Formats: sequence, C-alpha cells, structure tokens
Amino acid sequence: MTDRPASPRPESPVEPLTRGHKKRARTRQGLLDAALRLFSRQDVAATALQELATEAEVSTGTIYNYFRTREELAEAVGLALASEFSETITELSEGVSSGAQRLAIGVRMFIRQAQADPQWASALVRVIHFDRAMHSKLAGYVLNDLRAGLAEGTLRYTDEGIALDLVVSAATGAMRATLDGRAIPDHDVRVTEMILLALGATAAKAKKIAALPLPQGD
Amino acid sequence: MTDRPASPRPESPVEPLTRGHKKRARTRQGLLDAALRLFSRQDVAATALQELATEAEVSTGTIYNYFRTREELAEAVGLALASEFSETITELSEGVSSGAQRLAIGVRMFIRQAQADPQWASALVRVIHFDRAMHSKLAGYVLNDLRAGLAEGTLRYTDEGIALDLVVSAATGAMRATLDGRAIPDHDVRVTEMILLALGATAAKAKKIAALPLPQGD
Amino acid sequence: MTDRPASPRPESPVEPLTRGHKKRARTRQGLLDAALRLFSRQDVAATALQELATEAEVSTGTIYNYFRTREELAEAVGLALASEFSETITELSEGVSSGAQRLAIGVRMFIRQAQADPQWASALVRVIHFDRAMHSKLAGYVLNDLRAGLAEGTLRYTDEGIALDLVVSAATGAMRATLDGRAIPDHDVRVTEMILLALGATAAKAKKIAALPLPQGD
Amino acid sequence: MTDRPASPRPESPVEPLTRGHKKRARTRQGLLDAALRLFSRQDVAATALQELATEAEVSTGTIYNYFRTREELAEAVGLALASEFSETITELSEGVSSGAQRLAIGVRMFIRQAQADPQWASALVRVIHFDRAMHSKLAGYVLNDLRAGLAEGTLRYTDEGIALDLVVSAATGAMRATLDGRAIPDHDVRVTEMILLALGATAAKAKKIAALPLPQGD
DNA sequence: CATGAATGAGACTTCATTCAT
DNA sequence: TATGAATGAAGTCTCATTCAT
Repeated sequence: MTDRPASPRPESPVEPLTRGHKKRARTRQGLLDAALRLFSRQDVAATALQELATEAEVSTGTIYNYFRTREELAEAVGLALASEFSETITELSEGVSSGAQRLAIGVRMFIRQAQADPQWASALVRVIHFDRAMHSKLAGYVLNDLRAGLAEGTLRYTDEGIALDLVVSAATGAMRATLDGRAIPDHDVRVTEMILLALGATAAKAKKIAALPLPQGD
Repeated sequence: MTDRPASPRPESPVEPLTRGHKKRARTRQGLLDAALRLFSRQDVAATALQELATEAEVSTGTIYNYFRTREELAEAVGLALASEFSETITELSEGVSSGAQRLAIGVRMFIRQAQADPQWASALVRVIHFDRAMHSKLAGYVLNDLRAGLAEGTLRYTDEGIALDLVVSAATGAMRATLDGRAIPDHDVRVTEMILLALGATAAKAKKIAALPLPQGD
Repeated sequence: MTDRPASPRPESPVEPLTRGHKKRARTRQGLLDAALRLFSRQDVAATALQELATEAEVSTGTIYNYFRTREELAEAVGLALASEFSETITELSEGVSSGAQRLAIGVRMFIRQAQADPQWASALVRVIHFDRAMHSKLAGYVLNDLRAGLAEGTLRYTDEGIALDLVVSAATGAMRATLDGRAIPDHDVRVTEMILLALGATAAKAKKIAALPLPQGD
Repeated sequence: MTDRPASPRPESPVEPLTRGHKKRARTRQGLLDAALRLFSRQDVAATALQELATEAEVSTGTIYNYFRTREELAEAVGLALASEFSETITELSEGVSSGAQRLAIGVRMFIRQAQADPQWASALVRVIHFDRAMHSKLAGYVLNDLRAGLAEGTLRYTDEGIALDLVVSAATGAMRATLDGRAIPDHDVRVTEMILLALGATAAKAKKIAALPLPQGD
C-alpha cells in the first residue's frame, strides 16, 4: 500500500486526450485534483469555490459547469476517494479467505496510507466529515468482512451496526492521530489488534491476525 | 445522568445578580447559551455572529465586548460543555474506586446524555470538530481511569495514546450514531463492553463492568 | 379570428426544405419560435441567450450566427409578431370600406386574439415594452383607418397624434387587462365602443360599429 | 401643478435631524431619491442595486439594510410616488364637487406634471410598468371620481373596470408621448376631452370640463 | 457597556461572448 | 455552420467589524 502505484491526484498529467468531448473529463478531473489538494489543507466548509478555480487554474465560471454547490463537489471528491480506496483494498484482499483477516488488512492499509500520503488522508477525513454519505460508503466495505468473520467464528459481536461504527470510528481516529503526528511504530498493527479484540476475537488471534504480513508490500 | 436535573443552557436561570458587575456575566452566559442553541442546529463555521446577536437578543456590537473571534466563542462554548460534562461525570464516579468502572461510567454517560439531550450532543460534536483543543480536553478525563484500570489489572493495553484515541473515537462515534438516529437499546452498554474488550479486559469482566448499574439514575 | 387556423409559432412546421440553404431559415425560425415561448413566460430583459439556446435546442454559439444582440432578437420577434398580426387584420378588413369600421375590426381582433392566445399576447406586450420601435409599427396600421374615418365623417378628432396614442394605449391596456384575467364578456366590443366615442363618433354609431359582426368567425 | 412647491427628491436637503434613529429614515430617503434619479434614466429591471449604492453614495452592503430585492425597492419608490401624487391631486381637487371635473383635473395634472418634471414622469412610468401594484394604486384614485361622475349624470359608461383601464391607459399613454417629446400645446386638455368622451360625456360637456381652469396655478 | 447603521472585502452566481474543434 | 467548454466581467449578497451615539 505504501507503494500505491501512483497517486493520480497531484497534477494528474494524463495524456493529451485530443478528442473533443474528452476535454470535459479532463477539466473535471483537474477540478477534483485541485479540490483534493485544497481539502488536504483546509476544511471543506472553509473552501471557497473561487479558491478551487484558482487552484485548478480555470476561471470562476468554469466551476459551475461541473459542480453547482460545495456539497456536490465534496460528494464527487468523496466518491473518487472511496473508489480509489476500495480498488486498492480489494486488490490486496483478493486471495484472502478469512473475513477477520481481510478486515485487518483493510484497516491497516487505511492507516498506513494515512502515513504514506497525509494529503490524501487529510482530504479523506475532511470529506468524510462533511459528506455524511461517505461514511456509509466506507461502512459498506467493512460489512462483508465483518459478517464473514462472525460466520467463521473468529469474531463475536452482538450488534452489527455498533461493530461497524466502532471499526470505522477507530480507524478514522487512528488516521487523525497519524495526521496529528501522533503515530507510533506499528500503529496500524496496534490499532487493528484492539479493534479485533473489541469485535470479540481472542487475544491470541487478535495479535496474530493483526500482525500478519500484508499481501503486497511490507 | 439521564435525570440530569435541568439543562442549564436554555434561558440560564442565573442568580438574582445582586452586584452590578454580574450583568456582564449574565450577558456572557446569554451569548454562550445562544451559541449552543445555534450550534445544535448548524455548523460552527456556518454560524454568523450576527445570527448569534439575534439569537441572544443583543446587538452585533455587543458580541465584541465578549469574544474577539468566532474561534474564541467556539472555545468558550467548548469549555462550558466540557466543564459541565466533567462535573456530572466526576460527581457520579465519586465513590467508584475501580478505574475500568469509572471509565465505563464515563463512556456510558456520554452516550446516554447524547440520547437524552440531542441538542447538547449535536453542539458538542460540532464544537469538537471546530475546536480541535476540545478533543484533548475530553482525553484528559479518560486518561486517569485508563491508567488506574491498567494498574489494577483489569485493563491491558500496550500504548496509552492509542488506547485513548480508541476510547474517544468509539465514544464520539456512538454519539454520532445516536444523533443519526441509529441508537439501539442499551447502546451505551454495548459500546462500552466493546471498548473494554479492546482495552484488554476479559470477556467476562467487560460484560460485567459495562452492565453495572450507573451510580445515580438508571 | 378566434378560429385563427393555427398558431404558426410552436414547432413551426415549415416546408420540407428542399434547398440546402433553407436550413438556415429553419434554424432562424426555430430561434424566433423559442424566443416567443420564452417571452410569453418572462421578461425580455430577464431572458438569457443561453436559455434561448436551450429552448431552441441549439448550442449557445449558434445564436450568434443569427442575432448579434438581445435587441436584435427582440426586434426580429417584434417584427414577426407585427407582420403576423397585420396579415390577419388586413385579410379580415379587405372588403370593408369604412375607416372607422376597419379600425374597430382591428382593435377588436387585437383584444380577441389576446384572449385566444395569451402566450402571443404576453410576448407581444413584453416586446412592445422592450422594443419601443414596435409601438410605432402598430400605430402605422391604425393611421390609415383613422384618417379614413375622419374623411368619411364618422370620426371627429382634433389631433391625429393624440388620437393614435389613445387608440394604441387603450387597446394595449385592454390586452393587459385580458392577460391579468380581468376580461369580461364582449370586452372587445366595449372597449372599441369607448374608443370610437373618444374619437368623436356619435353614441349611436359607436355602439353600432363596435358591435358589427366580424368579417370571418363570429 | 407646474408650480409644485418643491420636488423633494433631488438631493432632499432635509434638516440635520441629529437624533439617532432619524438617521435610518434619512438614509432610506436618500436611497429612494437616488432610485428615482436612476429610474428616470433607465429601466427598473436594468438598474443594478450597486448602481443605487453608487448613486446614493452608500456602500453596497447598506442597500440590504433597507431593501432585500429590486422588487422591494421598486415598490417603495412606487409608494412614494403615488403618495406624493395623490397629495397634490387631492389638494387641488378639494373644493371641486363634480366627479367628472375632479377626474379631469387629475388626468390633466398628471400629464402636466409629466411636462414639468420629466424625470418624475419617467420614473413613474417605469415603476408602473415594473410594479403592477402601482397600477391599481393609481386606479384607486380614479375610481371615486368615476362613480361620482356616473351618479351625477355627466358620465355614462357600462363597465367600471373597462372605464378605469381606459382612463389609466390613456393618461399614461399621454405621459409617454410627453416623454417621447410628442407633446403638443394643451396636450392635457385634448387628452382629457377624449377620455371624457369615451366615458360617455356629451361633446359639449367634455369640451367644457376638460378646458376649465385648474384650481391653482394654470 | 450597549446599540445598530454603515462599511467593504470577499464569496457566490450568472451570462454574453469567444473560439478551437 | 454548429458545437459547447471556457472565459471573465458584472451583479448579487453576506458578514465580520467599526464607530458615533
């Protein structure tokens, strides 16, 4: 995950894409990239659409060809972040059959990515906060693993919703800690172990699963 | 806690104000009360100071006699919220010697209060987000109990900072769930049990401690 | 007149366009039709050219191949409205030799058309207001009849300009009344009678001429 | 009427009015005066509120302390114009018992005032057009005289609404003519005579009543 | 201290117009 | 010619902040 192929955000070179209607897509992507850069520096609510224009080097009017409101922008950015995230996680979890383990991989990647790409993490955290929809998007990714873990007997929790909340809260909490510079070595492993414990894994299994080497990279 | 005597915010009874200079305190309190009401409805950043003036029924200029910036206001509101909260918790935990138990009481009260007074909770969540300092304020209340729990052998965690983060994240996550209308019966007990598990308590102890009757009320 | 064959505006049937260069004419007509629909709903000044493009289902750039400014557009629409109106009136007045009677026919048709096609009337009123030139266009149609009426002794007015103004003002006033939903039965007849009186017709003649059956339809 | 005591609009000197809350009234009046000046030069719809700020020499924000929209401004201006107008007319008509004669006085004053103060007239015409409410305001002044004229036997019309429309349309039409520079000597008298004819007065009475000397100043 | 009118910077939004395709 | 993305000037509106009373 640390070696995430290439962050497509900053500047996204992209080939010329000379054909006419591709221009729109390119501009849109440029706006999303710019928004991400801004959101990594400042709160969504504090971001003026005119700032976005400046950052993306388009004129003010252009923004409105793509996003009518700040909410719409945030949602689009959130969608992009979520897709990107899910792709990476899914890839890495492909060969893993254990739900608990897939969950652990997801959480750890999430936290490691925050360390590797603070800009991404910062934007993600802010968008999650601003666009409540993203919250449930992330939750969706977790749910399957949670259920699988329960079915296979590794996890033992009484309420799915609460379990979900805890996983997401703890993981984003760890991201914030990372962004605040409070990360410690193996931060991802430690947090994951605690989450597994909370979900009812035995101490031994929690420790073991949390510490398994990640499929690719490290 | 559910029977918290009376929400001191709306209308702020205040003593008869025998001394002349108490008027200042009363005006200030009126502003804080108004801010709380506003923050329970809308984001801190989206709250105009002129709105505050209207809500508090003072003129715009008056605000500047009390708060120089929106940040200062938010901080003051946060402080008020935190003090109020800590008082209540501390009161209730007075006779409890076990750290883990005091922690459980605190977390549960936090969540129950969110159910009992969504306005308070909503404002709290928003202020926490706007004024990052509050986060550490809340953490401060947790730390002692955490250490005591560790010392008495009930809890077993490897990193204090991570443990702290997890407790606070999970607790505020539960608050948000409550505000989103996703609370379930015994929500406070369930979340607390999971937190205790995460902190290394045995399943039996976690279950027992989380479910103990709250000192007053319940 | 009430049974005016078909409003040529919406959809503009247009001939099959055998010649290539008829496409231009068709596009232009489409723009005029669209403008008329828009002007019937909203003020000329409040109508954005981009709205016109949408309504006419052409792209924004295309408009500039036909009209350089909003004024030019309004004038073209006004011209179309005026021609259309004059044609109809002229047709109906063909066999009528009395000036006063032709005048009466014109005024009545004007008002009846406002009842039959409020969209047309609304656009007309707005264009008249925006493009002052139209005012005199309408006046032109009246002048001949006015003079004939004077010559034949039916009408008796001292100043031609004032008479013209009165006729046009009263007629458009009646249109507005119609658009405001204040029309009454025989509105056209009543107004016409008063106009004839104002122009110096005797009470008997005014009554009679105003009430004569219209050449075609009713 | 030509000797209308003093146009309170341009610059309205007004005494210092030192007391605090009078300032608001003074600013408001300044805005109305400025609006009138603007409306005399350009259409209401074409008048930017910022222009008003410039003309009134206040900052943009100040406008919004008084008028939220252009409509509100137009209405306020219309109200001021109407009051002013009604005062003058009422004054002059005070000792006149005949309805037809009062009507004649009103119409004539209206037209003469347009000659004497084109700025006022221009603004009035534009506001009437923009703020339909004014139309009915003016109508209100006419209605009584119309009914009195009917009762006393001088006038003879079949429909009150139509009569009203005709009077107002013809009078404002004459104003427009004046503004367009098409006024002729005794314009007011001529138009009034035609209106009286339209309302069913005999030729003799119409001529006589329209030509009576105006109560004050001729 | 309280008041609230005035300020003006700055964000939002629309739209006539251009221009590369 | 038609297209429609991009532009940027211009207008709308809000709000933190000041200041005379």
